[in-house]
Amino acid sequence: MGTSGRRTVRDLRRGNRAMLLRALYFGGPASRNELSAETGLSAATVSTMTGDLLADNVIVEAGQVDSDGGRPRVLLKVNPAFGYAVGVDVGETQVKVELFDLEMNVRARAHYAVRSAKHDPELVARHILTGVDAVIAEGEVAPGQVLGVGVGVPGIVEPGPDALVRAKTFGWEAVPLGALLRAGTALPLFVDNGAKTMGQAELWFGSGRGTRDAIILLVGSGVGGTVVSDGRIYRGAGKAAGEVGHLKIVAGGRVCRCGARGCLEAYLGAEAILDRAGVVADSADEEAALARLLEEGSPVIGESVELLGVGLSSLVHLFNPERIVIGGWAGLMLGGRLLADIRAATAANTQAQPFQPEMVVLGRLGPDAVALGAATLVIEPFFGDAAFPEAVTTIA
Amino acid sequence: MGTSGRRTVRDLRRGNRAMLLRALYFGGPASRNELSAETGLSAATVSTMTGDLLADNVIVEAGQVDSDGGRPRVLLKVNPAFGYAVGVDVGETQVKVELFDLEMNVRARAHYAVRSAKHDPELVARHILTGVDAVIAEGEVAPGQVLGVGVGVPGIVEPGPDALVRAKTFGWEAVPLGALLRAGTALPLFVDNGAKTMGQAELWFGSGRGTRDAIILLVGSGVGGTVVSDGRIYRGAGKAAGEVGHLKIVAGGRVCRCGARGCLEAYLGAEAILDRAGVVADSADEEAALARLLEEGSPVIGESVELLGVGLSSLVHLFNPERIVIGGWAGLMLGGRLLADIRAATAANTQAQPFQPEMVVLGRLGPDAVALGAATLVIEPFFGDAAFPEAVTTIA
DNA sequence: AGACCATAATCTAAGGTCCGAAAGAAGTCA
DNA sequence: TGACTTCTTTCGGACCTTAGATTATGGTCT
Repeated sequence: MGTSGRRTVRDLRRGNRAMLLRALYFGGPASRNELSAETGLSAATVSTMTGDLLADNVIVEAGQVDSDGGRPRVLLKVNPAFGYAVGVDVGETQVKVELFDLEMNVRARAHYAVRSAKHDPELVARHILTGVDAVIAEGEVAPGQVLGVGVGVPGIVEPGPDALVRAKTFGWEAVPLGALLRAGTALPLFVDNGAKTMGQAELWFGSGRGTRDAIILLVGSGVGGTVVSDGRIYRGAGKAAGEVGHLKIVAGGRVCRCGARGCLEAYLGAEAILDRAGVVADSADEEAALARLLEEGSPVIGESVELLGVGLSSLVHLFNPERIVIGGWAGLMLGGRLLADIRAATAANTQAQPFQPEMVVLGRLGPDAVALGAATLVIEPFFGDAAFPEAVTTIA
Repeated sequence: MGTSGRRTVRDLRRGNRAMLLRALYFGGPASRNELSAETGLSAATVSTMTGDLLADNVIVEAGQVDSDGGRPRVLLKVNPAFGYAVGVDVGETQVKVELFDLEMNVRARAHYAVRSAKHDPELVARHILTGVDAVIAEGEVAPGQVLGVGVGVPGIVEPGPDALVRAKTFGWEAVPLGALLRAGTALPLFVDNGAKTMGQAELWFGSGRGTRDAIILLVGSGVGGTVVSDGRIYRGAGKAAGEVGHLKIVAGGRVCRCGARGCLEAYLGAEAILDRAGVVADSADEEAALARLLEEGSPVIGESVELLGVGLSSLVHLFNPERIVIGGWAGLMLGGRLLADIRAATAANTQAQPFQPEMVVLGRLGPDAVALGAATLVIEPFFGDAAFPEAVTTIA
């Protein structure tokens, strides 16, 4: 329909350069020859292009490998020190800031506790900005080396330079987090929903690795998720797609904190499960309380698994993924013991054709991957078709 | 992640050529100058490219338009007689075959009644093949001019040369419709779910026109649908995505004909609505019976609207579309009177941010658009990046 | 050791693509 | 008729990728 698409011959090069970089980043060290085979580009093109990339210091040599009686291959890899990305996790109880190199090794961390009830936007922004400066200092990185800051927040993020955040759990109605941060730093900023950043982390480095169509469910205190389509996060027209927590599973059912009835999140986050079981626990105790419930074999747990199966079934029919990853601390706790039940509950509601039980797996990165995922937002443009070493300034 | 992407400099041209063709096809007649502005290509490129296209007879001149004191614009348009596409609608009661030119004008039709209960695959295939020959003869088109045959069927179609069809309503377990048809014709074949073909028709020519992210719901005897993402039908990993009918809306609810519980289709198609109202009607009478129910103001209708709202709400949160089109004969019947209620029911379950009530609209093509949509499957590759006048032989 | 083989990386010539600028074409207006 | 406007085509140049030849770097065989 539309009229977008490539144009000139230089876009071609940018695209091929990005493709090469992706192959190198996700496929590990490789020789020029292997890259040629893998990308389909001619050896000549790979040679000139890697020459450029080496000159730009984006990639570096990484040893040699003998070949049966021929010239040894020179391995290449992405230069982890080419640049650094800051990832921020704005959570219920704390703001977590981490500095990563391109290989996603942590170089420095900073945490700031937030008193449970109060999530003053100004304060959160100040914590983030302080944290960014702190990790850059601690990591001993020149500011010019930092490629950007990615921030994972709860709720829905409206795209645009203001990055308006709506998060009921924080009492944020339309907080212009992007604008608040922009006032304090010149670094490129990327703000997105924390469930999505975590999903991207699982996609790139965790259980979603290698898939192009996946669903990553994040079950913590609440329920969030990420839909991956064709290797990228599905965002929809207004960038608000993939709100898995508000998939309806019981028409006219329990009231969700979003105000609607019958949402998955009204039944399935730790908060909802405990509430349904009649257990009173504030957010600090949720983990222990849920563990106890699981230990006791509460019938609410069984129901929860059934309901999760219903929700997953809907997702399978709508998205036809090749893998479903269950993450988040509560998801891992449930799934760790009851994965087989979850698979069975899903299968019971799903036609065999698009679904195999083994496609449901647990997340591998643990619940702390939000910051990691946020940092990937910074790096992602490098693997897209954007002009290269020039930094990105949009807030997505 | 993956390693797909453009390669050579000729792909560039193919892509730009396709873009130009899309602009011309969906944007109506346009001058070279306008095309240049619209596509972003330079005037020089547009000129040479349109030269090629004219030489290939893919486009033709379409009159002139004066310009204030300058050389008049020569309008160009896609040549409707460049080729023809056959669209087939395999329905409950009949097999409908139609021949279209590139502008989607019908050149010939053929219908074959199918006795309600019996849907013998061999017979259906024979009807299709006979129909294809008949419309080609009646339309007075040289067989070489026919670009392919698109077929819309109920159920899930497995991609591949056999095009295995699973359709409970027909009692088709794994009917290799592609193979059956391949035996009788050498034309390129495209087999897909009828709700998807109809969705593509609404997307290209109906109420979905101009949108890039939409959901087209088809409510007839059952419920089907199409999810459009970024201008294309969302198909997922195994091409089985978008099965809107099996979205669950009531955990543990009514048994659906698919075997699971609580599917949208267990509540919402004409069949389900009548069943819930306790009305007995066979498929020929459904339309009148549903109209009567609507006339009487049966409470089941109100409940149906509520449940539709719940389902749409899930879809909005998951896909964040910019438009929702309600089609299918039953959908149009309900929506014709109760659109406002449907919008309200959806809004009640949906957060305001991604949803505006006006995004729910009725289909414009009527219930007979399945064949039209099937024919678009044949034409679609021409607007993609596939090599040009060479025909496509895959079954999608 | 030296000749020969195998594999990797680079160089060179050729074929394509798009663009900008300038020229050409086809009207209008005075 | 000549100046002006607008649309379209032509031409030269900058880039990109490819195929094939060439150079680099090691092993193997006699």
